[in-house]
Amino acid sequence: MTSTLRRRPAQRRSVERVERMLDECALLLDEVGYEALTTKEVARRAEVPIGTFYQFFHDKQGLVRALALRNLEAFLQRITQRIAEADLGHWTDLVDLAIDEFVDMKRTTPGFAVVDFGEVLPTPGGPPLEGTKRTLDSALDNNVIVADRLRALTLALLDAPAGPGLDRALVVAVEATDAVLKLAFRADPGGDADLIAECKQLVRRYLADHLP
Amino acid sequence: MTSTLRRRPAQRRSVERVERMLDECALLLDEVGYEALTTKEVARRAEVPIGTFYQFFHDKQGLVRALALRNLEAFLQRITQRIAEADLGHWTDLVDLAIDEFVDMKRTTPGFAVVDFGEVLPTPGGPPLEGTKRTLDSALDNNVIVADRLRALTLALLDAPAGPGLDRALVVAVEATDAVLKLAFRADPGGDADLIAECKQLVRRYLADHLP
DNA sequence: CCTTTATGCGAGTATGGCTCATGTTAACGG
DNA sequence: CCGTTAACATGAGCCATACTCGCATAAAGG
Repeated sequence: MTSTLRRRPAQRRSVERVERMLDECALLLDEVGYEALTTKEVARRAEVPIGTFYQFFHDKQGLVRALALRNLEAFLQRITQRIAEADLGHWTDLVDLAIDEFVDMKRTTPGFAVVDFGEVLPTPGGPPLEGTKRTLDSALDNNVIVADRLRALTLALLDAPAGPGLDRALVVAVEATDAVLKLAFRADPGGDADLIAECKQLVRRYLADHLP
Repeated sequence: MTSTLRRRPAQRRSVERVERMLDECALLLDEVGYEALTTKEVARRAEVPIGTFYQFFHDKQGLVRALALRNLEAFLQRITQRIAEADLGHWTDLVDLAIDEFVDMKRTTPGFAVVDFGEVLPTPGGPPLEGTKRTLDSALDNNVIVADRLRALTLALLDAPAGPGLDRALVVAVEATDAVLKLAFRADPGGDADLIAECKQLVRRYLADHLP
């Protein structure tokens, strides 16, 4: 499996350049959207020659995937951080916390409203082969990674044993959350408060089948 | 508001041509995905000169939007049909029916697995203007139309008065359903059965707050 | 039959993704 | 300190694609 990056930036300057490219990519996504974003413009704004751009990123999608990955890591970082600070009594608090943090990133992190953890790109490079049945964990969908992390956090919170369907349920919950929050931000750039509340309710009801 | 079509096909031949272009678009989407789909190839396969293509469709996105609209109409058609045939006792039956029909279209209708009702396209033509708060019904998201139609059907089924939050809840439900089913088809080209079941469960639990 | 108006057409333009030949810097051995 | 070699940097240019525009053709109307 090829990494998201074509070449890993070794020297300090390279790291900064990659970072700058991701930053500009994020800003441009907010400004013009994915389709209208051009690699030339990203390179120009980041003050990186186009040739260098392609030393680090496979292609335009690779750029966005890398940004999505950075977003994912930032999100997980923030969540673990906040959980450590204010420890919660009930698993529903964790739901609220995760959603609140997600919403906050939608508002404050450039580009996050457009790509969050990726998965915007419609079938990257052809359709899935016929007869291919990927298991859930082999599907390297970033939302699955989020679900996985949340499962670990949940199990740490309540030391009850995991019901068998928990992991599947969490993947479903994360996917649904993602969709409803996207809706909330489509309806209102600041995030429709009512829809955010509904989102929490949706997840709580559903997960109540699998958690005490 | 400009229609999805640049010019409405008047004569019989034109109607057939537009239909053929949509058909080929659907097939191509299954074969190569959205990004790799080219307007030239669609025109070539549909045996329509490229100039004519652009008489009917604004651009590549317009083509896909038109297909999504056709999918939407087909779906609503099928649903109302099937409801008329086997009339159901409980609103949960309607949930099942709608999801089953959606799944069936994913399996049988070309291109449906890729675009279904649209909304794949990341920010079509720039970001939403700052401070713009569209109401839910003015957001012409196709899923909202689905939700609207389902609300009418639900209210016809049980003549109970609509709770105030019902329409919002249905939009949320449809959005979540869409996401989880996309997941189900990402995990398995034929649609992961367990995930489909979970999807129904998710919606039932959530809507139980708003329906008897 | 001629005028006017709508429709059909595809060569051509603009632009964007991406490469590759060449120049530049670093790494290392003697 | 120099020479050799390998890694990295660069941007002019290549190719493909979305989309246009002026002319050809057909239909409508008188």
